[in-house]
Amino acid sequence: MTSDIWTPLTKKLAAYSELPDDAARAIAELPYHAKDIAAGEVIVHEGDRPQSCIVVLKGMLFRHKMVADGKRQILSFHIAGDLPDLQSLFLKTMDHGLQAAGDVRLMQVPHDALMRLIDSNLDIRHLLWRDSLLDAAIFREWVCNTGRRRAVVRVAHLLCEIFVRARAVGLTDGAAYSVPLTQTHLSDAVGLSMVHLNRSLQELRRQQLLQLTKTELTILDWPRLQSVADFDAGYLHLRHPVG
Amino acid sequence: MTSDIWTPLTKKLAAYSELPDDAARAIAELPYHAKDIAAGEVIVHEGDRPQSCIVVLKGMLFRHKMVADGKRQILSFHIAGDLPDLQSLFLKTMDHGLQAAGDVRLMQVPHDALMRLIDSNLDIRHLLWRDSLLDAAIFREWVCNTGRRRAVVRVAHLLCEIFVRARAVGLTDGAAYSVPLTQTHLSDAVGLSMVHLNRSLQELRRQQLLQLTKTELTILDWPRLQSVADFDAGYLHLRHPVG
DNA sequence: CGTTAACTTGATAGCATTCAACTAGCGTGG
DNA sequence: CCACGCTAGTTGAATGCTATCAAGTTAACG
Repeated sequence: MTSDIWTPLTKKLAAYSELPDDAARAIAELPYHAKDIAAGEVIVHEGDRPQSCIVVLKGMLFRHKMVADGKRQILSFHIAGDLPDLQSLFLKTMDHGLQAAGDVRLMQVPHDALMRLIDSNLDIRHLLWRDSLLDAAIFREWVCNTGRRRAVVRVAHLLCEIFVRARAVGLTDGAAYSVPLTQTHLSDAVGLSMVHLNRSLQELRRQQLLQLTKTELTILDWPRLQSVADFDAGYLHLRHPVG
Repeated sequence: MTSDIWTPLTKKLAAYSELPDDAARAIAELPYHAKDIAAGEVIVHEGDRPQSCIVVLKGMLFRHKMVADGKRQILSFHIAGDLPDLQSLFLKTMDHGLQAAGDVRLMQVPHDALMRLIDSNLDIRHLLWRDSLLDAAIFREWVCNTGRRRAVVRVAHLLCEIFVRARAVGLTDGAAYSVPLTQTHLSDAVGLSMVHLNRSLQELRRQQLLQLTKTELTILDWPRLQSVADFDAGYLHLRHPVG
C-alpha cells in the first residue's frame, strides 16, 4: 500500500530525515481519528489542554496568537504531513491556537498511544524530536523575517518557504502550488498591514517574480525570487537540500 | 552536594518541570568540559557541526543570525542552566551562531554521551525534549513581539521575559538583575534601530517602570510594566507560574 | 441581483530609520 | 598626566517606510 492514510506523515518524515521501513510500519499501527474541518474553523484554542496530536492530511492550517489591541500574529503554516501541535505532548497548555485556512482533513492521534510508541521506539522518537526542532528552526527564521527585513522581502521570503516546504513533500505541480491563503492571512504572518501587504505583492508581481491568485501560487523566476527574498533553505534542514 | 557544577542545569530543569532525584544524579555523571569565554567571543558559528552541547553556567550568551545588508537578528538570550544548542543533537548543521554577551562560563557535554543518556533514561529524555519545546515557545512569542508590537511595548516585553526567566532560576536580587547587554544587543533582539531603542528605553524610564544601566536591570513597577509590555508569562510554561 | 468577502487604490498621518554630531567613561601610551 | 582612541549612550533633524482611513472594485454565491 503505497498510499494509505499515513502517507502524508511518512512522506514528510522521509523528506526531512531517513525513515526506516519498520518505523513507518510502527507508525501505521497507531490509533487515530480522521476528521474534516471547514475553512476558518478553530481546531485548538489557546489555553486548551489537548489529549491528542494532530497530523495534517490535506489542506492548510496555521498557528496563531492574539496580542494587545486584538491584533493577530500567525506563527506558522502547516501542510500535509505536518504535526502542528506535537509540542502538546510535553507542554500541556496551548500557548497559541490552531485554525484552518481553507478546508482541512486531519487525523488525531491520542497522546497516550503516541507517547507509548515514542518511549518504546528509538527511531520514531528521534524522527519526531527532530521534527519538533525543525519547527523551532522555522520560528527562528520568522523572527529574522519580521525583525529585520523590509516588507517586500518579508513577503517574498514567506512565499519561498511555503513553496519549498510544499515541494519537499510532493505537493507542488511544477512551479505552481495550490494555497488557500487570503492576503489577510499573509499580512498577519509577516506582520504588515493588509494594505501594505497588498502593495508588496503587487511589487513582486510587477517584477515578474511570481503570481498569486486566490487559489494558487506560481513561481515565475525562482533564482531571482530567492535572491530578492534573501532566502536560503538551509534552515529547513531538508534531507535533499534542493532541486 | 547542594551546589556542584551541575546546579545551574538542575535548577533550570526543576524550575520548568519536575526533576526526579535519580534523574539529577544521572545527569551529574555525564562527562563534560568546562570553559571560560570572553565577552563578545563567538562560541559556535552558523554552519558549524558541533560534537557537543553547551550548558551555560554563568553569564549570558545569545543566538544570532545575519540577514541581507549585514543586519543582525538576535534570536534568544540564554542564562545559567540553559542549553542553547541542544537542537544540534538532531539538526547537525547550525543555522545560526552562538555568541557571548559579557563574560561567560559554560560546559560542553559530548553528543554521544548525552545521546546515550537520553536513549536510556526516560525522565531525562522527557525533561530535555520539553526544554527544547520551551525554546520554541519562546521563539513564537518573539515572532509576535517583532511582528505585531510597537517599539516601547516590544522592549518592555523583552525585559519582562529576561527578568522572569532569571527569577525562575534564582538569579535575581529582589527587583534587580545583572545583565551584560548593550543597547545594540537589545535593538538587534527586538528588531529596532539603536537610536529608536534608546528612545524607547528612555520612555520606559520616564514612566518609572524600570531602570537599566550598563550592568543592571531593575524593575520599579512590575504590575504596570507587565501591562505596558503586554506580557503574560504563560508561554514560558513555568512549573510555579509566578510570585 | 443583493450581499458579502477579498482585493485594490488614493491620500494622509505617524512611527521608525538614517545621518550626523556630541557626551561620557575607560584604558593605553607617549 | 593628559592626549588619544574606542565603545556605549544620547540627542536633533530629516527622510521614508508602513499604518490608517476611506472609498471603490471585483468575484463568488445564495
